[in-house]
Amino acid sequence: MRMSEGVEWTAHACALLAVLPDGKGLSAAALAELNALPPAYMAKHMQALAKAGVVVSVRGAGGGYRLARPAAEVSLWDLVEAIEGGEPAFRCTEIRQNGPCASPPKDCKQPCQIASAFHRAEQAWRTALRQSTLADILAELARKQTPARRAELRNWLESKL
Amino acid sequence: MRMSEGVEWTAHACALLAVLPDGKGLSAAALAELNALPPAYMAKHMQALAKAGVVVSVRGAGGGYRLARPAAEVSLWDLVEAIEGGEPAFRCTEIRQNGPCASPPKDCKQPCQIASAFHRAEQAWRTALRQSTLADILAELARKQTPARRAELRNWLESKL
DNA sequence: ATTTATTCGGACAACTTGTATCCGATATAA
DNA sequence: TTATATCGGATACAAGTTGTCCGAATAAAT
Repeated sequence: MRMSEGVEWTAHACALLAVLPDGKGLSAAALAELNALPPAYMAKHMQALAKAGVVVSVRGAGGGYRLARPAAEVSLWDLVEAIEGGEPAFRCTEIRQNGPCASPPKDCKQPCQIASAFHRAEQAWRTALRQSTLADILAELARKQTPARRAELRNWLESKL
Repeated sequence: MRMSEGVEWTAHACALLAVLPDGKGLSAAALAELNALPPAYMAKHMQALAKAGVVVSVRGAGGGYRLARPAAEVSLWDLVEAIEGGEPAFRCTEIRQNGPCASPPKDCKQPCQIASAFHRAEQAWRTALRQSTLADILAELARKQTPARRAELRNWLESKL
């Protein structure tokens, strides 16, 4: 069970978008360049975020992507949902309704105990992701990032705006 | 991101093994038959559980699988770990070390904030799975299962022992 | 001893999903 | 009009999942 790399890519991308000057945007190509990622594929992922309403896209020259709302209101779950879709990892296939001792459908209106347990566990996972916002990540980053790297990034950014 | 169906299959299988008379086992073929699953593939999954020490296998005529320890000591996480391997779903590929503003390796001895957040979320998921044991599942099942189905299952079981 | 029932391990094929590219259409600022 | 971007679809390729098969090892029953 592995999560798409697109989630990691877009998380880093959004962390950058969150520190952009107001009203400015960055192109998918620039976001890809910063971390040496395949530009075309990065663009695909950004489209998914736009479709999900996490970022706003501006077409045409000077366009690009910017966050659709404040960093405190963008959670990691929003990104996972946008890139991977919101379906649960555990999908009950109702095997209890198969075989010689099959449960009749009328007894299967509630999920079985096994499915319930897995869904509870995933709920805990989603809750943790929902509680973890871009703002949290940036705040921690601000404490740990070296001033040197901070300046380097600011320089690069200016060349792209 | 989807979990292997083998986890669902083996969870149901282990729930059955847990109610077996002491010392008795069930063949992979029987476990597959009960839920109309592909026998060869079910056998593969049971091998994985045996390798992980969740069940004990007995070769030869009259052999089969039985739980390696009490149902209260077998968690859903044990099954996920056995079938899928224990690797996290989110794998950090350290893209911060790439591109024009790459962080030098010496600044990357600790996981980045994004990776940390995802790992915390997965930790919550694993904890929930570890706390959910076969014994819990059977206890709830005992409360909700109809007596009719209970008897049906017992009959089928006796024909296989 | 031989037969029968069973797990074990590996090889292998089919199918599905994830990764990645490219192109034509559309939109917009300069 | 040109250069720059996103958007959506088509397509190719890589990797993982699902599923089967077979030979070897093991053990009980005949």
